[in-house]
Amino acid sequence: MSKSPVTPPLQRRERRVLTDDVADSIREAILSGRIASGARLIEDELAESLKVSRGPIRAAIFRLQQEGLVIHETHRGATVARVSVEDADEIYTLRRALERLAVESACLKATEADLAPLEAILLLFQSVPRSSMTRRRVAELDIDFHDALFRAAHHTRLYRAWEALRSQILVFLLLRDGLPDDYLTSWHRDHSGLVEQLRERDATKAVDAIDAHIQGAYARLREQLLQQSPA
Amino acid sequence: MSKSPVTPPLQRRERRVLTDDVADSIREAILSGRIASGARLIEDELAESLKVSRGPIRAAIFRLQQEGLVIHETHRGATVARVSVEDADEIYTLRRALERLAVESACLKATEADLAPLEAILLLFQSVPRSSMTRRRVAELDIDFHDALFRAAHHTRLYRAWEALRSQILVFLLLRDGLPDDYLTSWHRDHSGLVEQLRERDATKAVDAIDAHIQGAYARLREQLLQQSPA
DNA sequence: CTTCGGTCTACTGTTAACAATCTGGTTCAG
DNA sequence: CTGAACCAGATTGTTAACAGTAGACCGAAG
Repeated sequence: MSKSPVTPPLQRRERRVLTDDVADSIREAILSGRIASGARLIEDELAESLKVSRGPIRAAIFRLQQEGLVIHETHRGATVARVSVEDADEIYTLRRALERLAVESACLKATEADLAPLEAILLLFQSVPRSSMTRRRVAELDIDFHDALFRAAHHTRLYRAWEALRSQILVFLLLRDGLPDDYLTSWHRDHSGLVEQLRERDATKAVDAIDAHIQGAYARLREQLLQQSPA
Repeated sequence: MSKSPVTPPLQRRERRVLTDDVADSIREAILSGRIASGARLIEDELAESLKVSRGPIRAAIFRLQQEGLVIHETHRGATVARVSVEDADEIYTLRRALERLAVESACLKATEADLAPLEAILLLFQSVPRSSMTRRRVAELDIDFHDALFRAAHHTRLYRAWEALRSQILVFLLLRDGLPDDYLTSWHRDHSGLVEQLRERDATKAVDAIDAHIQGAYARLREQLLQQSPA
């Protein structure tokens, strides 16, 4: 009782291990563009630059592969995944299926404590002055919101499927070139509407809302991708 | 243009590496019940019994965790996942979402070459005398059929999500105690109907068919689970 | 100039030893 | 008797050295 005065024991604080730090470092390097799309990830190089042996590097690479950021081929090494328009199609069709189930499940199982984080993100979103909203920050808030939604679904396997997609979605959000003026307001409207419907436990309407949201996001993304590379 | 005379490049035959064999061994041991549900997987023990060092064992355990057969906790080791009624609920709701998308995608993208394996499994199913149909064999044919369906969807990320569920579904199929007399015939009817609708590219009907199929399978499973452990 | 064959190097896959952590029992104060 | 503190064994996390493979390079033959 003397160890933790205020914090309740709840679940044992999960130990962080070297592999976790390594995975975070490499993921951040990929997302920030410091390691380019398509570049090779050479275990020895990473091990030296992170001052760690190859063991944790390998484990981290497998994890990043699981997240879809990296492609690993036997005896040929790992490379940073390239994303194409077809990938966007895969990611958003699968995302749509997952989010529909998440909303449906959340309508049944979410407690008030699960919805609080969603509200918190909405408030945070409003409170931050728009001038200081970097693209990265907006993207992360967006991901955080949906992450909280998947948590609220209380569906372990669904959450893990989402984890396998999350970073890839973030990649797309980060390569948006500019956010339309009305994006921030419509973002807030969409998401707060969704929270309201979750609270009313109206599964049908909530699923329709998330469906429209994802479809809209994909339509905008697709348009931009086609503009950027009109191959 | 001169590179590929007759044989299309196909795909390079992917090299098998120790980790693959180890993962297969452990997976088989779990599915066959040789390693009980809830049992600990001790790296040294496995390493010794498989005559391999701990490296590949660890990699295999991570892979099996990804398949949902094993639960790994930092510094505390891995145990064979226990399955409960709630797990069945998670697995089948997620499976339903994935299979719906798979059918939808397959209606758009499947070629005749993709549908052939489905037909082949149906034929095989009919040609094998029912007396020699073990529970294991039936379960594997079932999984194989759906696996071919996911392949036919030509959707890499969807297929990987399916892979994360596949073995867990097999676990449930294997613990069926007895197959009702009419099961084998209705199985064939359901699946061949689905193939027919895929061939007609009728997405709406095909999705409805798979939906009914999964829901039915889940209903039967749920009934049995509740009977077995009426806790 | 192209193609075939062999060598060489850089890299991944594997191993075994070392370090850190957890678990369960034991002791001892209250 | 209860519970906290500690010790010891077992087990995982990490490291560094060894083994094997894939792809590039290069030179010779057609």
